[in-house]
Amino acid sequence: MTITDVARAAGVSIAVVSYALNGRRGVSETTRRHVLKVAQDLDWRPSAAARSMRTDAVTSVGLQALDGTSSTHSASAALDLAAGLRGVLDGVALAVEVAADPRSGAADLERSWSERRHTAFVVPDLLVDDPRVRVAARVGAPVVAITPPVPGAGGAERTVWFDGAAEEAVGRYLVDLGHRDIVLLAASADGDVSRALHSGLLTATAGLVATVTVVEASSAAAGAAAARLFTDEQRPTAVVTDGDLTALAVLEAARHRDLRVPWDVSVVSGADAATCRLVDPQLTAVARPWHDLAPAVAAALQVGPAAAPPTARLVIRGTTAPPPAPVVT
Amino acid sequence: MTITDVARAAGVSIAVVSYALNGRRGVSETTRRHVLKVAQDLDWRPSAAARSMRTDAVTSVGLQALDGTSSTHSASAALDLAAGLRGVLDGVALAVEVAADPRSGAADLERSWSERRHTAFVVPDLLVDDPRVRVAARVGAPVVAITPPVPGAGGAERTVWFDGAAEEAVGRYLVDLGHRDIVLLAASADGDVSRALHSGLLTATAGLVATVTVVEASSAAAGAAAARLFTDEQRPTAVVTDGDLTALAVLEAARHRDLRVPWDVSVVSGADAATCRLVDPQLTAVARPWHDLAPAVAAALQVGPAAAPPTARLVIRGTTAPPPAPVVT
DNA sequence: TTGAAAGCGTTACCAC
DNA sequence: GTGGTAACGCTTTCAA
Repeated sequence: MTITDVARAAGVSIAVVSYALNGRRGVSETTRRHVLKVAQDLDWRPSAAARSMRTDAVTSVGLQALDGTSSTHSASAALDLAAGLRGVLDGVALAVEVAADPRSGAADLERSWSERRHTAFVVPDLLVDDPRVRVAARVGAPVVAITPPVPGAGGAERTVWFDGAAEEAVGRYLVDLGHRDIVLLAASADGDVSRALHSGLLTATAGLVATVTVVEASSAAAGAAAARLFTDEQRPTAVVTDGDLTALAVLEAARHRDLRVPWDVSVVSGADAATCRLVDPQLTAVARPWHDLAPAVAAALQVGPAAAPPTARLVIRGTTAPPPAPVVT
Repeated sequence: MTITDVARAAGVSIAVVSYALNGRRGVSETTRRHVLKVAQDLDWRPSAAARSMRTDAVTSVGLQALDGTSSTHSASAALDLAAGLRGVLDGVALAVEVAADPRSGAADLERSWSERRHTAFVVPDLLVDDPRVRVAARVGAPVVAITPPVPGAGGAERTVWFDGAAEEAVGRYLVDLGHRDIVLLAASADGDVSRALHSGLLTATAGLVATVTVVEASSAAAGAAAARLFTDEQRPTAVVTDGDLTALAVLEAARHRDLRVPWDVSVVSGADAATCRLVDPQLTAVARPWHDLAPAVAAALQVGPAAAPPTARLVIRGTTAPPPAPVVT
């Protein structure tokens, strides 16, 4: 079923069919309707390959998902964003490509690009100075990076992130409750979420007598790391994590140490997920609607109208409370 | 950078370049080496689009992931399989496409196929009588379905699933412990995992005085459903779920009812995940190495050597024990 | 308003 | 062994 078949069936030339289907002017309304009907009856669809050989418009975007064990929310976030894009991208195909880590992801991106598989890329889970962005810049591939704005410029031409300052809100909220000793437990300290949280915490505590400590531990080691935190002489009164898994680990570690959450220690999950609502007490978390980031990404890809990014917000549930009163001696 | 550039640079015709690069015979070894070197120097890569216009070999396979809220393990399982495939597929591109549900997935598949985006498809999260398989059969697209073998034939020509009988092992294990009243709490009763677990439980309890009940509840409603189970006069002594999220919900419901796991009730998660190891007690679960399914899938796609599917196994942790002794009156 | 024809980058057939 | 060259299905320019 090719354009030639349609042209023959409609009794016109292939040029007319092409015009009619791409909404170009130069075809009579009658002919256009006729052609459209014939095409529909034959249920013809233009070959993506043939089309992309002639045109250099954006016809297919590649979204790179990281499969690394580092950030567990990563995969679901990428898929969530992909689902959102699917609804927004019209006539543009979306392919999710899975990479093990940013480095091999960069190689994959270069390959995809040089084989003309995609005309643009979306890269989430950005590291500072991410190799994928560097490679894309080198070969000239359009890239939209999903990352909080990084002061030193990430190298990406186009960057999309949530509006508002949920991460600062986390800090402010904890500070307002009275917390002054906060630990950020992150699976990866230079992940996007960790960086955003860290700077948010620093902003909120600026000018106060307070400490913000970053502890890095893979999600497998998060339990042990949390346990260690709680055995310290001076244990933090609040723990913020960069993902739901790590938060869960903190919850279990606390339970193990007979610390009651939220009275003895507050816990905030840096990423909201179904698990956050399934544990008891339910986890206070930062909800990031990756799905709704899609319009802004489409705009950045120049395949959609300008769109404001959605807002990430702090969802206060049951794991946060004022710190325990200091023991008076 | 096209084949023409390479030909010019190497001082040969494009036909020779094509032959040399595709390992065809009919080129002298000297020429082949020379061409290969030039191509490498120019770092030329064949255009996937141009290539696929001429050849109808499998060059790109589409893996459909379901984004539905129904099964949460789904997304990560699909991504895990994708990661495995990426390592196994050589010279064949892999694109994950996200669909909201099997029905819209079927539409997407038809579209992808008719636009010649992919030459074969991999479909996980199969339902009985899945629309995606029906559509693929209708249009003639090669499909590999990831599903336990279904007696009435799923309609898919090619089917891949785990070896062994982990699901039966679940049933046998519970029966051996003494359980006779088992509930299968599933987010979706006709999901692949649920079906496998159900038939496994039935097989294990065959010929015994035992009841196996299936309760369907979305993961959001799983908590409520589990709570209901536990208030019943005759509550089950073991609950098997089709996913880690549901299992987590059951654990919380039990805790809420002051039922101690595993002494008062046993819980088995039908899918293993990081969360299963993070809760206390750790969840007994069925571990399915989706990643290792890749070679078998590649074989089914006829892009790799025959491969035996990996084994799913029951990982016994802390949420299973003999049922409580009946109260003697 | 329509049609013929020239590419786009490959592969593969057929001469040389 | 090697070099022309005709497809593949589409878009787009240029004439009619």
